[in-house]
Amino acid sequence: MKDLTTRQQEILTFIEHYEWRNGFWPSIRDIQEQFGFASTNAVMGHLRALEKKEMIERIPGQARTFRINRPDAPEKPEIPEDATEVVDIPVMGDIAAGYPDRVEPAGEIGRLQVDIQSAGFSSRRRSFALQVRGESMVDAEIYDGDMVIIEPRDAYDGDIVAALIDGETTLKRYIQKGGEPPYLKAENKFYPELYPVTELCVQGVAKAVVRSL
Amino acid sequence: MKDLTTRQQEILTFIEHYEWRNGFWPSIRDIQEQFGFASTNAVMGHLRALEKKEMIERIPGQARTFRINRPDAPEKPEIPEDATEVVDIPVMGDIAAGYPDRVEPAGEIGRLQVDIQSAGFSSRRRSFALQVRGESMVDAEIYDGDMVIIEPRDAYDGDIVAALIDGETTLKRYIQKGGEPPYLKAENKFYPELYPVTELCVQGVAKAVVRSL
DNA sequence: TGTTTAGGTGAACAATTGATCATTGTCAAG
DNA sequence: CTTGACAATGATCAATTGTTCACCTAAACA
Repeated sequence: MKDLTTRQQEILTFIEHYEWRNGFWPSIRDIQEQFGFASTNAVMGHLRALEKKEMIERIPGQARTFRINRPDAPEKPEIPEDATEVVDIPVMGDIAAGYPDRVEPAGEIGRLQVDIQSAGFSSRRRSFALQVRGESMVDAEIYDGDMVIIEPRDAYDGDIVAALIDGETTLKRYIQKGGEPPYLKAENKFYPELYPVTELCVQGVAKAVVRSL
Repeated sequence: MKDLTTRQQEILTFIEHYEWRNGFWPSIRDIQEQFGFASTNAVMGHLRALEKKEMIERIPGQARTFRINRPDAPEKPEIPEDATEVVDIPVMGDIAAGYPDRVEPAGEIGRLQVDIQSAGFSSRRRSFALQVRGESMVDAEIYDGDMVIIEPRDAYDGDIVAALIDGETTLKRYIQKGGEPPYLKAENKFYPELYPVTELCVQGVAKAVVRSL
């Protein structure tokens, strides 16, 4: 495959992307409009060039009938070949029992799959997701109904943790200033309480928030 | 989703199959020919029925612009064995040029894989993710650095949309009160400006927010 | 200097294609 | 017996869309 000029590459990219977003191919005037050409013939020239370089194929005279020659790419249902590691995360409605129980199906209300690079997860840990109830973390911009992805590990000062308090799992800020015993704190100025850190209290550290709009 | 008649199912299957083989959608006359109809209007009737039953979507007046609503999505071979459907979403750093640019490696900064049930995504749409810059949506609890998952579709009143304003893609609230022309509004009391909705302005509707902690 | 290649304007044309009108017939449900 | 959904004909119209012709500028090249 020959080298493309900058403009040709832009056109090709737009065509691919248009199809990706809309599910069908652009018309020549769609492309013209995108690039602000005053004439459809500007597009035609580029398309002819792309055809000559065997980057695309078209059915002459027919509307929106492109084919893209991707020398490497599979036709379409591309599972990401770049093989980013994916973490499979169960969404727990309630983990009051002390730890997320994978056995009981009732506890799991869904699954999240999150790319590692995007969110910085480690696949070795058994992350899980929690649905937030209540307003105790609004000052950390975490709201009722959000899903929080928890990674079980020891907490450091400043982490947001899932903590078991009075048989209920809640989100709290973990605070530990030099030498002193750690405590937990709600991130809501109307919930000024502090909680001591007891055994098996901290379930894990919050790594991400997911909110459906 | 309602039941389809035999004929409607045949039409739908043909459309799907045609796209699968050719890479683009059939014209109405392609369908007509396939079924040996003497009139294009026979096809039109079936398409209207399929649209009313929400099995397909079309862009009125535009050629070969189908969209198929697959509640079960037979298209992709499932990756996760426990069969929750997963949407593979490219994360775009910047789509200021008007569309996400796949060529520049800087354009795509990662991938998200999100379970459909968890977030209410439809697999038929081509979602993508955007990283939020700025504070224009803080009153909607969307903050600088958050990732917003965008689903390309028409907006309704109250939706949060990704909109192209002055060559930059920004998040805005879409407002349309009965009959009046729609406008866009930043969700920040310090950004009181309103924006008119111009052509090609709205890129899609925000479906979810993801924030790494 | 002439020639090619890339990139573009502007106008006009013609094929493709979707939309619509009027009309016919079948069949099951109320 | 009428109503409504389903299926289809036949003709026509109008919008979308691809194509082409003539012509222009600039850079690269031998």
